Amino acid sequence: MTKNEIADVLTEIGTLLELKGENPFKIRAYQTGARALEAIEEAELARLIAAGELKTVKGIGDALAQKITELHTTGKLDFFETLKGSIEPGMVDLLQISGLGPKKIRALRDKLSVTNIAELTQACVDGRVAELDGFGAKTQEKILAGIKNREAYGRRHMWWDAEAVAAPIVAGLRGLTQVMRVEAAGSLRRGMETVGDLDFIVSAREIAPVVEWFTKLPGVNEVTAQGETKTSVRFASGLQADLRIVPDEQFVFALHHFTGSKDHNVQMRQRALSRGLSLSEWGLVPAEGEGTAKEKAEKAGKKSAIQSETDLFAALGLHFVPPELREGIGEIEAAEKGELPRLVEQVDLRGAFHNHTTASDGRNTLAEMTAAAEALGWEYLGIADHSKSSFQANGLSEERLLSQVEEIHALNASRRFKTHVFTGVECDILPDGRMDFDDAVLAKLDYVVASVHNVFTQDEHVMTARVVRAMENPHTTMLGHLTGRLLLRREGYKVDAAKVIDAAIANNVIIELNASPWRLDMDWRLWRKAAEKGLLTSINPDAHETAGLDHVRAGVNSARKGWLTKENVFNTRSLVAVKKWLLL
DNA sequence: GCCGTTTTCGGCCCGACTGTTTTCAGTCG
Repeated sequence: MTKNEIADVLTEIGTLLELKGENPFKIRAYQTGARALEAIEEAELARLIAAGELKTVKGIGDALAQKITELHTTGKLDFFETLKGSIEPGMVDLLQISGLGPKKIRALRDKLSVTNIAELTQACVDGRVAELDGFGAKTQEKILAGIKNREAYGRRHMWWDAEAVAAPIVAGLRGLTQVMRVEAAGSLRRGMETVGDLDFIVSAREIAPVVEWFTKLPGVNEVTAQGETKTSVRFASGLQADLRIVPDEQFVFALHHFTGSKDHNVQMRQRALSRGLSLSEWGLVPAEGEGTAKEKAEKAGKKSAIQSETDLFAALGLHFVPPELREGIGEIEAAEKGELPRLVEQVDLRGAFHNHTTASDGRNTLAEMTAAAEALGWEYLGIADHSKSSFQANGLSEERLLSQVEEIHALNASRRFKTHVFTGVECDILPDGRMDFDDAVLAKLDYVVASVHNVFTQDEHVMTARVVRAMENPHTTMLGHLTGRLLLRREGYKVDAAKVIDAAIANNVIIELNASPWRLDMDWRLWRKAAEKGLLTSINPDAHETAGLDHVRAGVNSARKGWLTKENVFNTRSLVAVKKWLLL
């Protein structure tokens, strides 16, 4: 079994144990173990298992090491099979229903023999749920609503879409006279590729008018919670948004807390405890003594020296950790040692490769795309339209491609735009790994992006060999979207990322970070190690219209999450340096 | 189930909100 498959098994064990009512810390141990596994490379896992050193990985102890080894070598685990057999298959689905956790689910099964969503629906309709101890009419109603809307409520949203909803809300809150500070927090602030819900942290002089404004936002379907500090609304799209209003003294703590991630917060709190301090959304206070953390924080709040997140990290002996890095995967250790990277920023970008025009399936002409790049202040723009095999995308024949090259040369010669245009192509990688154009054609271009666009169903080793062969072509400059995934819509094709990364480095090929909000491929989780090995990336918008150039914002998020610096990103280089690298 | 510059046992992050209660359990993040 591959490490990701093993990680999935561990996660599923955690879920099943949850339904069994197991010790929550044991459940967490399985979840932690799964994440620890994901952070290891496939080859490294094999080595650790062979050497019997699995236990040296933080979060993996005797029990997990044994189970992982068994899964890796035999592909099976009796413990898992037995566990699965002891729980009705429909029970796992019940956890998806908002408001239902393991305790309630077990009560439903023990008292009403409910083991799946259909039976639960019937029990609610019959009114049997409302009669149970600890349940009532409202709970029954909420469960029915949760069942009906479980798809919309459970759905995640692309970062780009979530940001488009959040930005005007932040601006609106900032415009209220009662409001002092505002930030959007949560996974949106961390730059995750998908976002579950929106979190707004506000400090204000007065609460009621802000809550009033928030609950009356256009598109709000219902107010799902309203308390002293928290108000939640649900938009018609199913997206939920939480507003938290705190006194200004607590703003920093709330912002840090609700930015997360959960893992990052757990580690920060453990660190605080080891220093005799207790950290919560209310403050950083002595762990000992009378009163709740909130009361102590309120007492200490007015004179707190912590005014910014930088101060908060410093109080725990850490350098500032950018939100994108707060995933609990080593950022705190690096922050302690002062070894956090100086992350790439959008202003570092001086151009972008992999952009389309009306010549293939783009919606703007070469001149329009160039004008848009110039408006962004870019020194250069790479045009990479589709090649002939991508007939669904109006791919270019040799003749049309060469005529586009002439057009670009003429445009550059005209000096109509300050932005220099590079001639390129997004050349299909054929199923056997050959390129869609002959070397003689590719040689006439400034650069070549090689991408897989068909026959996605090949075995992993066939697909990997196909991609590697394409990268071995001396004309290949960069590899397009490594897996071809479409977030929330389509899984990527199976490819051995580690092998592709090694081959890219060996062949001096760039792997793009496709910045299309639907793709963000190669995944940010792979970049840190890849860059350490020496892999170079290019943050490519894959723009199909002028507005698409702006998608580099999403790509920069992912690059930052992947710990990438300016030096790791090819399109931060000057026009002169790019030309030199491309041997032009 | 994991982990240990106070520990190999006894902890394990912390709080808000809801609904069903009459002091709190369950869920969520």
